[in-house]
Amino acid sequence: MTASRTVRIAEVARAAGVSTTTVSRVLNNVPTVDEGSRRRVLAAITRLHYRPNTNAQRLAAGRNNTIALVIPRFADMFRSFHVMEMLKGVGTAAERLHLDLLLHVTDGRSLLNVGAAAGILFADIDGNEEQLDWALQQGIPCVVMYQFLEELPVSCVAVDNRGAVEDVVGYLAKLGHREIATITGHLRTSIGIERLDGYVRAMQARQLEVKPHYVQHGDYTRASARPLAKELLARDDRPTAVVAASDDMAVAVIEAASELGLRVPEDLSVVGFDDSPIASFSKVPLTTVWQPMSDVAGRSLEILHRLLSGAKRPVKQRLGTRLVERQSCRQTWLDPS
Amino acid sequence: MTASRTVRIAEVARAAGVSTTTVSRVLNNVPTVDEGSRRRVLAAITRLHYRPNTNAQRLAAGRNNTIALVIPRFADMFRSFHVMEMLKGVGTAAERLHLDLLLHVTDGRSLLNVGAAAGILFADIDGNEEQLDWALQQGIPCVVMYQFLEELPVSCVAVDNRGAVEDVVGYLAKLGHREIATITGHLRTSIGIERLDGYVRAMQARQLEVKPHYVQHGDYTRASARPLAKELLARDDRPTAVVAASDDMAVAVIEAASELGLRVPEDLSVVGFDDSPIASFSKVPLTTVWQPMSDVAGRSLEILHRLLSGAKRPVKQRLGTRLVERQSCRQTWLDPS
DNA sequence: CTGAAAGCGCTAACAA
DNA sequence: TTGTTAGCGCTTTCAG
Repeated sequence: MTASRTVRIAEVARAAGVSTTTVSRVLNNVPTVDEGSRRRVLAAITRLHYRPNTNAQRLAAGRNNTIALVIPRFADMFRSFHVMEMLKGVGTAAERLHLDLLLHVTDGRSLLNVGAAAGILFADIDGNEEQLDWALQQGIPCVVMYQFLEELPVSCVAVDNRGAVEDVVGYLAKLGHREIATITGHLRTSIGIERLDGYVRAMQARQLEVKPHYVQHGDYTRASARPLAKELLARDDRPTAVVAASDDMAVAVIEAASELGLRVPEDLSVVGFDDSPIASFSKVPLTTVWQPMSDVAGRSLEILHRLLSGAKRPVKQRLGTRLVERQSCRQTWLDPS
Repeated sequence: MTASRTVRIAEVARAAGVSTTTVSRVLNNVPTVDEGSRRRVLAAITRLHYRPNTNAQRLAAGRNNTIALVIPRFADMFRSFHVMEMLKGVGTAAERLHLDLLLHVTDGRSLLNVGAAAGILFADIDGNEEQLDWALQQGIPCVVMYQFLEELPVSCVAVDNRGAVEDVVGYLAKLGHREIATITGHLRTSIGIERLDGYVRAMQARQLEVKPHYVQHGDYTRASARPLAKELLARDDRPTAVVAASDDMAVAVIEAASELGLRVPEDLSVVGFDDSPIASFSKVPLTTVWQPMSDVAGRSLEILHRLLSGAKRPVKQRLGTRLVERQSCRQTWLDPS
């Protein structure tokens, strides 16, 4: 346990009675090494507590397997309960692909210092557009997660928000609902737009009328949805079902309904989005949309890996969601009990 | 936007009409550089999209500011809603201290590959003991977060669990409660032990009797607490207040109470721990303990930074908590309404 | 204020 | 199967 100065490969070589090359070979699992030498090298490494200098290794070998993972410091849409899933996804993939992950928690304003990284993984690009532009400009391989960037020549892996909401509307329609309203997310985010678009498409596909007041513009937060829901539900021509673009807003709808004396799901069906903890813990367990957070992350890292290996064409993908049925929806033709 | 081969410092030097040394000086903000040269170098860098090779820089300069952040893949006690806070803390500190964070999401079994890292930050050591032992053995500077390791000669920054629960019991006592029970967390975790210890101490300090059935052994989960709460509350000599070692378990207590016809807080006061989203969204908004997740993380990184700079003595700290009053507790002398 | 030259610790031909 | 010998791209004395 003494404060040992750094051990270098030469010392290991000397201790094992071989050349540094052989030590290097052992280190890199080159098969053509005598079993005896290998054992002596390994022994010396252990005894001396030798740890190769990664920077020297990388410099000499000319490789750089480091990826910067950029996470916005003030995660808005990017709910904290999704972060662990995301980390699990990239973490697992990184291990498998032998990639190092450099963590960057950024406020989006400071310029990105991705010195050591050969590529960048953006976890939610909202507010980080400049950094993305810069990286693209520099020719650094990038992949954006959870956001589908139609125009930009950049790879991205997103959730099929449109399809998800279409499923939701289809589900409600099957339960007999025709008066279906929605509370949207931020319409400055592609996610918000896609979810609204999915709603409109699904309604039109079923010849269901989208009355003007059926589309309320929220921003994902409970606070934003509260008054909107109140207003929506207070009307005579109130909907029988509401699709919210987030679980938080869905909860707000349930609260508003409750205050107006409406029961969920007897008098009103509500669907959320996210499958957040709130969804299962809310007074009325929420029917909502589960997203493949972990898969998006893993897939993204794979694409980035391919980009690093020379692939040039950006790849854009969407992954499917799953409707999680709980207890906030109900068939219209049942007697309220 | 052509596929440009890597630009090296020599090319920048040539383009700017200076030596590589001068370019290096500009890169490293060495003040003794002619303003004209500096500008031309900067211009060349921009024009050529030059990005210095970090590995070469580090090798030549002999420094390594990389820290491995080790996060268990299957976070148990380490609830996902705390992860973002933790990341914020270490991320911010890393930026300030000019440290690179290498992310390692591990299952604890595979050996840690911290090649590039000069130090290690463990986020919750449960299940990673072997990795910690190994690192200590290697003489790699380590800091453990959220866990107070009494015996091991390793730095750690934890939450003052004992004090937190003492505060909780004090709070309940002030509300007039004398029959106070607790549902503990895993007693194989130091956190679980400390919270229980805090409860026992606080009770004894107030001459309050700790009846045998007042201490129920849970494991932080809702499922574990459910039957315990049921049993505890079904007795004739049931407590008037319950301190749970997690919000999940506190919610279980409320559910159990509800099933037994007991109202919270009228007939039973309940306190949780964590200040999780569940706490505020639960049917009865939960009075609970907020923890300085972000501060612990930031502080830990600072200590590690000091260790890297030569400090030898391990540092052990505890940070204070805050009781968040919501609506799950009540004075005993009020009429139930 | 600037440049020449000597490494940083390791890997990878190339020979042996 | 092994060792010799050049570098990898940058920083840093040291002399100008």
